[in-house]
Amino acid sequence: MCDYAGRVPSFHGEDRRPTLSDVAARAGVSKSLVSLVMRAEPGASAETRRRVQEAADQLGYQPDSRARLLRSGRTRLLGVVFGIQHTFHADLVTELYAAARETGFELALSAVTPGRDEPEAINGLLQDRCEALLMVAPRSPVAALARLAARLPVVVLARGVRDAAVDVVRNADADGMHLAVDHLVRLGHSRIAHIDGGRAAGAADRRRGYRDAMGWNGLAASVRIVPGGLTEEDGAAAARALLDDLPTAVAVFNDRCATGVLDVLTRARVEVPAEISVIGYDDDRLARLSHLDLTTVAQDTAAMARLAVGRAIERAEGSPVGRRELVAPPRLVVRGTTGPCVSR
Amino acid sequence: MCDYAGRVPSFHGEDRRPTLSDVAARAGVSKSLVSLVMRAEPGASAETRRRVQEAADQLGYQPDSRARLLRSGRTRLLGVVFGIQHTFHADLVTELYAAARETGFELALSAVTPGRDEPEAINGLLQDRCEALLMVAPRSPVAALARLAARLPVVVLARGVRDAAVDVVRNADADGMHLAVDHLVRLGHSRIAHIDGGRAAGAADRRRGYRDAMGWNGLAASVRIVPGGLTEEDGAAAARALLDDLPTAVAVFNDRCATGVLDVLTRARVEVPAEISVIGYDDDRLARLSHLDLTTVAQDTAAMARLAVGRAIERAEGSPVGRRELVAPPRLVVRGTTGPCVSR
DNA sequence: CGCACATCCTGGAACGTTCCAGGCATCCAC
DNA sequence: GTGGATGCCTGGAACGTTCCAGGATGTGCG
Repeated sequence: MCDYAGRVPSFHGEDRRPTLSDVAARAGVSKSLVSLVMRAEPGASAETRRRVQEAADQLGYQPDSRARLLRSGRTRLLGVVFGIQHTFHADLVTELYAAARETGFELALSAVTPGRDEPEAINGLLQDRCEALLMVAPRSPVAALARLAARLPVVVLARGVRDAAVDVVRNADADGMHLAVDHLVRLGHSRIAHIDGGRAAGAADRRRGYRDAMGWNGLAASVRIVPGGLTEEDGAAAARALLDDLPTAVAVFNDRCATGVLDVLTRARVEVPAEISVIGYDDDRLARLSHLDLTTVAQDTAAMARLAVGRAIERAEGSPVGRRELVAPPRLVVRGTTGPCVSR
Repeated sequence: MCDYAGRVPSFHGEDRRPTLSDVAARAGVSKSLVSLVMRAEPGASAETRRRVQEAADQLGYQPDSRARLLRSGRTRLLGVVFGIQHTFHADLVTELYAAARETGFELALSAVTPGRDEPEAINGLLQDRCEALLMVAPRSPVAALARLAARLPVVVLARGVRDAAVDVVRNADADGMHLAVDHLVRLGHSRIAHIDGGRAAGAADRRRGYRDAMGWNGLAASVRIVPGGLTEEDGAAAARALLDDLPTAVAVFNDRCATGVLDVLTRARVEVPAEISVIGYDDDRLARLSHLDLTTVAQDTAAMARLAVGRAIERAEGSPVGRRELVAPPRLVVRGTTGPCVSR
């Protein structure tokens, strides 16, 4: 009755953590019943449920996910591969957690870092017997992704992959860049440059969107594409290249890159948006910083996360699913770095 | 002999992944032997070892970590709690992966996001039966950390915690800020302000370091502390507050915050470092961006990661350990945002 | 030749769960 | 009263590993 004190686990190695049997013994019921109660399944009276719960609390019982999952044959685990250095990936992961919240599935994160490549990140998750893989803008070649998809459901986020076996959740990159250009045109700009993303995921589509939109607006002759990339560094370099012959507006591959552009411009005493308008892409949390106040094209990360998690679970459960590729519409977010063209 | 083709797992739900027994059957040996071979333990002849390996490869066998760990009683898992929105945390996690590489321990990441608080992040790791917890600049009160440390070894990074039960790996924040101030004084500055980190981890120590260093340099009368924080936003706000009465130099709580400061300054046409010197803290990858070129005080993340992982493992194995608190020395990194004082 | 001692291997019992088949009351309808 | 539900509970067999106690062989040495 008052033997509680001694049971608080304190010497880590020594006394092992309490198990179902311990709780069962203390509550005077069977393991199976405790199991029921812990999972909130029907089949126990309110009174016993309370007693069991109490015993569990007193012992500080925590179910062992390994045993649990081993037995049930399912891990209810979704593996997430992402680049820990990318703020936009972080934003997506944040939303993935939110989306997974009420689904009964947990997320297992595996980061790609400068010293830990994608195959390595994936391998860890395979050993954990994840039921599906969510990959944020993976770099692996299509063939590798396809091979992986033969083992378990693979959902790729923020990158297009033309393979029948892998699901894709992305935003309409071309449309988004179209929005950006249209916005600039409406503001009176015609000399609109594009700093691109090189071989990054989505870069090709955004480049195409830029070209199309320019053509659509009768500005095909003014197309100007400057090689960029996906980091601040890349943006800064591109902006420096632009300084000699400034356009009146520039649509940048993504927000990180745009940050680099902005920085070089302000240092060079080029007024934004008075002399030049800048628009980014992603609506990365960077863009939202009030001091940057970057106009951008938002990817609906929340919606994409929901779609991706939903799709991954459907596949894991073997439910019939619809279209292999889910495309979220992008949305223009006007902030302070774009303004009317004051032609020189 | 040629029954290989059919065994490539393809319909996810249908045929379960191969187990030890499958491999054993195919190689014509016992499960136990396969187990030995997979773990590269002695006790099998070179020839059988080869045969088993071959069978495993053909089946695409991957050990099931759940079962493995359940049985062995150990998870060889180190839980990592970190803020996914913080670039510096990402830098540390990157190093943690590197440090864990050859230890036989794996990292289990659990992110803190705006919608997922620390207790929740911790809980996930507890269910995974991690053998120790690495917490990057946790916000939890000391009491909560102490309670946690009663259950399993806890190593806190980048924050001081005065509790006998939790290990701490941090850099000497006060010394680091001392270095920063000394550097500025050497450059001829005397009107040196400090934009602080409020209640953030390490902020109190850095504030103290600033005060001490000012006193030490005979500048006690010039002490000027401006409330800041740990984000770009906070830095921008602090910088705006400073504009009316600019000091000749400012030592900022961290690099993220310094980024905000720099941005506001350049926009206000204040030349850095000609009119004002700015120094950050952390040597976050932000600071290294060439276009920012921020002078800063580097925390030796690689060393801290090694120490933290080492300490966590020692505790998990129950080896005797030395001092509870490990302090890494900070290092001044001079880049482009600090320069000689041109007093007005 | 017999005995100890490697070396290579096997069988079966754990680990902490979940799941299934069933047991024992109690209750209701006929 | 009897038969069948229904509600609450139990015991024991999985799950895929590792670990331990041993069983074969072969080898060296007195």
